Amino acid sequence: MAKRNHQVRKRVTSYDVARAAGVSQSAVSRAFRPGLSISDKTRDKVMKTAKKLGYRPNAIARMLISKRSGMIAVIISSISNLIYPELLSRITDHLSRRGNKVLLFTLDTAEQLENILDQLWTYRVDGVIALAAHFDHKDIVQFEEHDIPVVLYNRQAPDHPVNTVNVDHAQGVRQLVNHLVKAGNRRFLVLSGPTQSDVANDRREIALEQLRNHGFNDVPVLYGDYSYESGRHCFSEWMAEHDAPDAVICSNDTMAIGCIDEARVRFGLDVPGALSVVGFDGILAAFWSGYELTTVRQPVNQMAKASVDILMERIENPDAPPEKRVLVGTLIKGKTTRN
Amino acid sequence: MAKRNHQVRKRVTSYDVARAAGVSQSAVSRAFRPGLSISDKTRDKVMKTAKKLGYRPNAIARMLISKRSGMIAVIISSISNLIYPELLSRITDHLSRRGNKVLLFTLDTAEQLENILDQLWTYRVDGVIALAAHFDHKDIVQFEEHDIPVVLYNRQAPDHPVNTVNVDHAQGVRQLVNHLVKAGNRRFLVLSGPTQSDVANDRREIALEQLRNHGFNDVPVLYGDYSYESGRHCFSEWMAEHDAPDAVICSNDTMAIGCIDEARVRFGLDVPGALSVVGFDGILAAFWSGYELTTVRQPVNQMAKASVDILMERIENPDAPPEKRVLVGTLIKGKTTRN
DNA sequence: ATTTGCATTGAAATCGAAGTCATTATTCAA
DNA sequence: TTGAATAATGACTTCGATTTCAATGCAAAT
Repeated sequence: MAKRNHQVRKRVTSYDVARAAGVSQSAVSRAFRPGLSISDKTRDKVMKTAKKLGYRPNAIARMLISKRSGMIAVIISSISNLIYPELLSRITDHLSRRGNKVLLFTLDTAEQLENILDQLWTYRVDGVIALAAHFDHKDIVQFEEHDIPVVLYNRQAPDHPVNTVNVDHAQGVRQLVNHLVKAGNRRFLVLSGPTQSDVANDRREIALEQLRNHGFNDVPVLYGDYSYESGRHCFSEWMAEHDAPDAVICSNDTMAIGCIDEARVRFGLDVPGALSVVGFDGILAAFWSGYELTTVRQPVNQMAKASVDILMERIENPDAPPEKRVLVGTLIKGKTTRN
Repeated sequence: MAKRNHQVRKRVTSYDVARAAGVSQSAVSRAFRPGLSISDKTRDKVMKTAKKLGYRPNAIARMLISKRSGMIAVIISSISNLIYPELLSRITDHLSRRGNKVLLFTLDTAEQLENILDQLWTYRVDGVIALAAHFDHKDIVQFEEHDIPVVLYNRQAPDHPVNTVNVDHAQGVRQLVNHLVKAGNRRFLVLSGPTQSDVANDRREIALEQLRNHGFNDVPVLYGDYSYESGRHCFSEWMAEHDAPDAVICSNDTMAIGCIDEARVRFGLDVPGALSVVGFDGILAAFWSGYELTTVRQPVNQMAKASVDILMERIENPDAPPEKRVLVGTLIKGKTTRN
């Protein structure tokens, strides 16, 4: 009974409004789209009856006819990197400010990506912002074939014509290295993110290069997976066989914090007295007074805005050439390094 | 030129496939929906030509005719509470496992909610999971009117017939209090979340009640906003005028961590030697070896799954009565309290 | 060989708005 | 007052699938 009632309840459509207001369905449509040719009188009449009947335009129907879904897919990797939540929030904000909806996809493994891409084609999203690592050439090409604009966040793709927004890893890492060298550190250790990650590779290689520029060759490297635990484990792995280094350069803040905790809690090392640690990203926890990490802060909000701006531009004008935008981060001289 | 090319490129529709395969458009549709009456021969033929032409069913068109969008709105408050990212990830996971898409809405202020709700009606989502605080009676009623099932996460609504999934705050808080009392703490301080938050009010009042049960009356309360900074500020505010308490009971982990940092860094207090601090939620950072917070861990994954299960059930069967599910958390005896 | 029953199939209606086009109303200048 | 130009309006088509319904084919049963 109640069930029937439920099923029977009909949504109010533009035809219902039209009939009640004594105008055509077209008039109702025009009343709701700004800038179309309609008299104030008619619009008022329509709006009034629409409100009375509780009419809401059906976005699905609009999508179908107008070939614009107003939906942007945001693809995000697992949450182990704490910069993502902040970023996601900013991006969502900028997108909705411009009248877009966010279709969220999270993925942990690469296999899932195929699956997600398949859904993207059927859901006809207007564009994609990818915060995920597992994108390769093949994937990018698919987007081109489907005419769906993409912006890759913090992913270099030097050889592909695709939109990217990056923090200036090179500049940031060099500043960190310089800061450490100037403070007199001599024995370095690099904790890198996974080799599948472009960003990790970038940050690691630039660090090593800049260290060489200062005359420090053959700096040892250990590999983690960006997680807190991997920061801890890498450090204790190192300590099992070696003396403590002067300074540890980590690919991100989360690993750096793991490293600091391990050094302090397990090995009783004073940071920064006995050991300096630097990270990268500027996650919220990096600023906690228990750490006050020396790091480079990604200008998250500007980068989020840039991603959205670029994407919108490509959606408006699909033939604009791809853009690779780079924003510089801010060196934060915290209390995990000496001066 | 390229532009024209772009505009002209037509998407492949079911008609195109039908023509190429020499069958009717209906047959193409049936080939792609499982369980419909179609011969293996025809299905194979359709699938083969579909693949050849690169056909993907248009989900928008399907939504329009079938009155199911397959989209679930997830409404989430600002990211200051670090349990949200984890939760969001789990919920998204469970939803997509069941073939649903996630439309993400983030909100900071209450005004935005009106706006968001408006969008929900036009986008015809199948259901809503609300992780946000700013829901009141009026909002809940609107969902009923629009026949959209909702699940509220960690929000009591004792007097409203609405689906909720809650961690057992009462049980968790009592365990924390008992733990503190048994360890010999006598002078308590409660750091509450904002009074607009049901959860905060709940946790605070239960803590106070349980303290009274142990004979501790008139325990002082300070109010923060769930953020790390508010944890710090509340504690130093207290210290400005009073002696340090034995134990601080915080409404969530983030405030607890702020409180600990402030106590250790600014006031040089040993935690747990001189001061015990407990939180609630079990965020990832609570387990960091720099803290090892004593807290109650929300069974995030089960709660996420429960939310999704309940929502799906209401979507299938809109007249099922509302369900209020409560899951118990796990007491984590960390190193921020004595035994 | 004919009938019955069931699985396939295609034609056509449908979902709800937007956009095209032809028609009517209005405004302003001559 | 008339005509030209412009604005407002409604009828109809369209988007791309699902779904209903009637028609067809085929196999088993008589």
